Amino acid sequence: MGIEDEIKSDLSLRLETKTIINIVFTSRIVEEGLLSLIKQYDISAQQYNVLRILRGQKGAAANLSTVQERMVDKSSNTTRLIDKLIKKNFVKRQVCKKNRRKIELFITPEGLEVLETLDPITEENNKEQLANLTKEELNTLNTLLDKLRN
Amino acid sequence: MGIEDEIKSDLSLRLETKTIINIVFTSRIVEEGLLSLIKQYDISAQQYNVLRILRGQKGAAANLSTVQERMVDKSSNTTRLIDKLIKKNFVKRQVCKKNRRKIELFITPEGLEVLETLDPITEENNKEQLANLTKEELNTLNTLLDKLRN
DNA sequence: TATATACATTTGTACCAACAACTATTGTAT
DNA sequence: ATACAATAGTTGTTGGTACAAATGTATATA
Repeated sequence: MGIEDEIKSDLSLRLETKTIINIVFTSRIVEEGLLSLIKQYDISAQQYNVLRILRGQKGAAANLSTVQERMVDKSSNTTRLIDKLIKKNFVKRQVCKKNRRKIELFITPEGLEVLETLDPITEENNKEQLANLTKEELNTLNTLLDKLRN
Repeated sequence: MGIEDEIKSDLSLRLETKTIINIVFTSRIVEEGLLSLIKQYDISAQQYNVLRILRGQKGAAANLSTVQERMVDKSSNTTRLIDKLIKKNFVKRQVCKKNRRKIELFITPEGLEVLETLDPITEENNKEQLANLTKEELNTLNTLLDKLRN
């Protein structure tokens, strides 16, 4: 089913409009799939995103502003988001000694553990969601999306 | 810049994981562009979505549940969303005479007017956002996204 | 060394979203 | 007719998001 049937549009859309809607619509479906998985572990999409960013640091500290920049959803409330993760003992926060305005963030062993539990589950989910596309098509899709943004 | 540089991932991601992140990440960028435009008219993304759905009815009534189904973000609070649009006089709501459990929704002339004001602006925005891709590439992208979902 | 300016994060507030519980109406089976 | 279930929407509550203002720290300038 093409996007026009999917959203039941009676109007014929411009190619550009159609594409924009298609990207956003598809994104939502993909997100919902992932969300339903991680929600079982009491983690929101944004919290999951932060945990993955911190893991990506491989032990190095991440400043709050760095985390914020790298987030898919650039929430203006990273402080309170981190508060929740600290309460769950998934993240450690400390003031930077070199510059006390800055905050250093680390993922805890418990945080790493929950990500490691989720890894195979989310990867399986991602695979399933993209099962209709061949490796070549996935590469093409990535290339097109990269090109779109640059 | 590929998605891995964009999100500064130090880990090499599976093709599937990379693709999922790429879709969601690209969607967010596209959404932000549109949002900044319509916000100037005091309309949220969801409200804009509802208005477009109602316009798509071409004068026919839409039930609340129909609107909900067709929304990109299936918010559970369509009632209150519609309340806001009614306050702005962009939407009319009435109880269905055949089945008084149902609600009939219509876009008002004022609602149509604001959409017509926004049409050229958002279309221009969409064009700009997709300027890096050729018509052929846009078609490929749409085909791939459609295929992904089905 | 004051004072201003920039930076990094936090807090206040108001609005929005998610989920469940609730109300009202209609359909169906006895 | 009555009771029960299904449908359609609304409301309550809790927590998240967005924007602005405030706090605390560092740096530049006079």
